[in-house]
Amino acid sequence: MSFQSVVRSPAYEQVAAQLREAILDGTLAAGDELPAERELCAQFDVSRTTVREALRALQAQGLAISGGPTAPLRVAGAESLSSGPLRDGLVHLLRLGRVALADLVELRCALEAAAVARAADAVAAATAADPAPDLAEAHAALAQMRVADGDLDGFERADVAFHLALVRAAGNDAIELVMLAVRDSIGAHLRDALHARSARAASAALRQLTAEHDALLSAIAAGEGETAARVVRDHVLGFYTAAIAPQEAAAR
Amino acid sequence: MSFQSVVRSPAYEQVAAQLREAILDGTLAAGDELPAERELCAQFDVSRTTVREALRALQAQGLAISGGPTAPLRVAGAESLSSGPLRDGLVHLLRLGRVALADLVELRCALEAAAVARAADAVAAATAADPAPDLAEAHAALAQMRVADGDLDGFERADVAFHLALVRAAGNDAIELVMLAVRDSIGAHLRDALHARSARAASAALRQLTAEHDALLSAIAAGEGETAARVVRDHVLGFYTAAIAPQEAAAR
DNA sequence: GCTTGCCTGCTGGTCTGACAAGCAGGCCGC
DNA sequence: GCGGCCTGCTTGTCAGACCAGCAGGCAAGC
Repeated sequence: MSFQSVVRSPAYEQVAAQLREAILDGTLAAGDELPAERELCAQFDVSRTTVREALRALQAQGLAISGGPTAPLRVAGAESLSSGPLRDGLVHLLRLGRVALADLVELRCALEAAAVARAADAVAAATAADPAPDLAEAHAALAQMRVADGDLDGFERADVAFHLALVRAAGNDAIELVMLAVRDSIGAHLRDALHARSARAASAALRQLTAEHDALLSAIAAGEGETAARVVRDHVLGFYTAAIAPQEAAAR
Repeated sequence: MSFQSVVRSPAYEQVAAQLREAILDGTLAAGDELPAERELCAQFDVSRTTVREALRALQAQGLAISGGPTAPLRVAGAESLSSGPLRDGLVHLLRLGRVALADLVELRCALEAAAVARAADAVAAATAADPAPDLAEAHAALAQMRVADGDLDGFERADVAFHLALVRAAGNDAIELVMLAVRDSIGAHLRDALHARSARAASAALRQLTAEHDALLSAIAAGEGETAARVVRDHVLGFYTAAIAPQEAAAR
């Protein structure tokens, strides 16, 4: 015989749960404004304090987003769900797990290799009914990299855009989401590594990186998944071992 | 000339941000109790309302967890972060239809393939100074699977333990953390797929799954990274296409 | 006509002070 | 030693109030 421990859930949690359910099952459609706080107080028969705490929870989960200083909260659509708090959650997880940079880089390799392989395969298997993924974004980013000679910030923006475009081209939202979070977590290290170099060395490094990007995009456009995966692996890992790892070692 | 739009952030958000930062950079260690609400009021010089809203946000993000009805919040560790709100976030995404289950499965394939490949490589490259990863956990889980004939719940527990042991053997914390979150959110679907089968069919399926696990573990123990990656890919993807995809199609 | 300014009514954001319920610790009488 | 009680903390909740900001209507002035 075993008794179950009594479960006590605070009122704000119950309010949040009901609202959450309404959002998830579509009773409250994306973009809709939630009822005003005082209105919710009346409907749930609780005080405004309670309602507000529930709303803060929903907001933190990304199910509702602020509609401005004096406007009611709006129901979030799926897009803001993946871009905002969920991504933050992954970043927090990685930060809180005190994950080593090398592990993050390896994860990024695995993700990006899978993404470009899938993108390339999609190109190879494209038909009229199922067109190839759009690589225009990636091409544009690559072009920006070429003209960003010496402009580290501009190059970095283009680099981010390039890799993001590739992952997006793979069409896997889950991989894209994790990829974004990983990049966020690695981002600061990458920046430091680039900025730490002399202008001349940096310029040479940028040219090499651009060349690698070029080869990668060509492989994808040609539908060569295996090649693309190998190139991106070498690219990411190469940059890490060449630029970041020595710095880390020196920092110790 | 371009002016930047004025950014106004509410007090509760600033409070939350500061607490979040303190948690993430370790100033507040996992398991610690946060200061009492009234204490925080004094430190931030805001009212209790504001503090409480900030705490609700942190709680919803999983960075702090309730320490009981009358106890202060406690700082969450990485493990509770991945199992709780992050998983919920992924589930919400699935429910809102933004991320297809197939995408998550593909992500899992990529992660797990990378992990087992690395584990196998570590086995192959093992030396006295750098011993091979410990596969005992995985062996134990596999043994449990063999004896769990027909016991779906037991099998599932063993399955989770097995895959988790493999990822852990790879020694990459980043992959492990993301893997946990992904598996948790796929978990429910896996369970449904297994339980939906008749006892006889399930028993056959379990035997096949066990055999696949066996082959996988052998490949890792033999240090054959490529083989292991291929096997795990087929294993995960195979189960999905065989068991889950048809159900999804039928549900529409 | 159009603009400008004001006024009103709504919103969220914040504060204050209060109370109940529950837990932990000490203290006391037995 | 042990049950019972009392005190002081905590969170959870409430009611009521105020401010700042936005939107809309409306009237005065060009």
